[in-house]
Amino acid sequence: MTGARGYHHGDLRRALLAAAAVAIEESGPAALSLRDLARRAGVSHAAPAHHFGDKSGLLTALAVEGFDLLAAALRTGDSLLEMGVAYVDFAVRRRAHFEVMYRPDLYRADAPEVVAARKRSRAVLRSAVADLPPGPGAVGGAAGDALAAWSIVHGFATLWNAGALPDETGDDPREAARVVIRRLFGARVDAQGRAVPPARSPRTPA
Amino acid sequence: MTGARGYHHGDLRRALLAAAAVAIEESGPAALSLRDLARRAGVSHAAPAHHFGDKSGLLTALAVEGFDLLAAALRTGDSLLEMGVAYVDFAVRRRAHFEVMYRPDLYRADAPEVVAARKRSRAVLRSAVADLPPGPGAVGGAAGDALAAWSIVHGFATLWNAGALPDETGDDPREAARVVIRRLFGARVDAQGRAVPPARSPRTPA
DNA sequence: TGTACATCAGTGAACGCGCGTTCACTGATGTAC
DNA sequence: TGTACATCAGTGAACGCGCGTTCACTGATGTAC
Repeated sequence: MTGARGYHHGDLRRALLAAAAVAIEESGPAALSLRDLARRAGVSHAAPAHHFGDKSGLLTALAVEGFDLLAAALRTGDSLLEMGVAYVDFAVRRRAHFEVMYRPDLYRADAPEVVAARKRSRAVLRSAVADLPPGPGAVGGAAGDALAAWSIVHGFATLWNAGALPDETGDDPREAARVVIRRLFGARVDAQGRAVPPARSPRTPA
Repeated sequence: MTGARGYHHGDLRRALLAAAAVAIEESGPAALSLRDLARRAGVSHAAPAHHFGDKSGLLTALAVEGFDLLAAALRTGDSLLEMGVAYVDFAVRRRAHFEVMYRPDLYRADAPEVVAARKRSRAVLRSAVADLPPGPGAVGGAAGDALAAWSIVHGFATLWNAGALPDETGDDPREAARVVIRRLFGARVDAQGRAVPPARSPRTPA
């Protein structure tokens, strides 16, 4: 770490990743160009290739970083609910990383570093879901629980980022997510998928 | 409708929209180029501008078509569950439309035709959710129910399309979606978000 | 039934632009002796 | 402490490519009379 301003940048790799995150938040991952990144980092247009080879190399690095940041964010949640909230919060605050991670066509999703990082973040989700007791009519077991939880937070986060949610949703994604995630564990539907009156709950005695 | 092969294409507008859907499924909406579409439709490269002006004009038309197709698909579901399954099925089968619809930065999302079409498809979802009785601990009322249902199907569909789901999920999106959506109405969580034993359900007598 | 004219759909040549990639280079840094 | 050399990071000119856009055009279709 030199911090020098001279011929050598000092930490160009990091600077390019940061610039990429900003650029992606502005115009999406597909519009990303290495020349633009070089401009943002104040470096010649051919410099990025030194560190990442090409665009997919850069996005691969960004995805790895993203999966690790996600795993760390999830670990801050002390319950399944709060872990879901943390997932949404991550998607909103690290929007660029989040977008790239779920676009495997944009990077080398089968690169070993990616596979390892993805596995680490999934393990965190899985371990939290494993504590959940089986629900009524729960076909699919713990895997089904994990899939449902993942789906609901991923969907909410995606819709939030797309600006697709109605105004009444408010402007605090964490709070809104909490309300939604609670729903995953509190209503009922019959075997045909039709709504039925709720069974009595410990908190709402008849 | 002439069907002629001569100077006039006959139904170029439709042909371009169809070509766009194919191109988007191959490489995503951002990579779309009007020249490529013209090539696919067997027409000169300047022809698309006649019908759509520019790329965002074309994507606007595609989004409108998408919202209408979605509303029609949802109407085939005769229960809230099956409506959710239809949502997922739509996302998988009309992948290009689905992707574009939720990228408002790519098209003119505030164009009146878009606003109207979006409103139509939302009304279908809303009306189905309105029948649902309030669940236990259900903060947010019917709007919360709608948001939770929308989130879980949207998330599942997005993860499916991204190829992010584990292999055990199988290869029938409708069946897998059904299992996940059932979860939204069948488990419980306490006020702190921690898992609690399920209350007795009408279908699983103690 | 025929003619004249307006309108519309699609053409093709031309332009300027930003991009990725290549390549010989130069400046800075670290290491061996 | 000094010198020589290898390695690495970043440069800048050059190239070819596909793109969007413009514009004068031409072929086909529909309508008025």
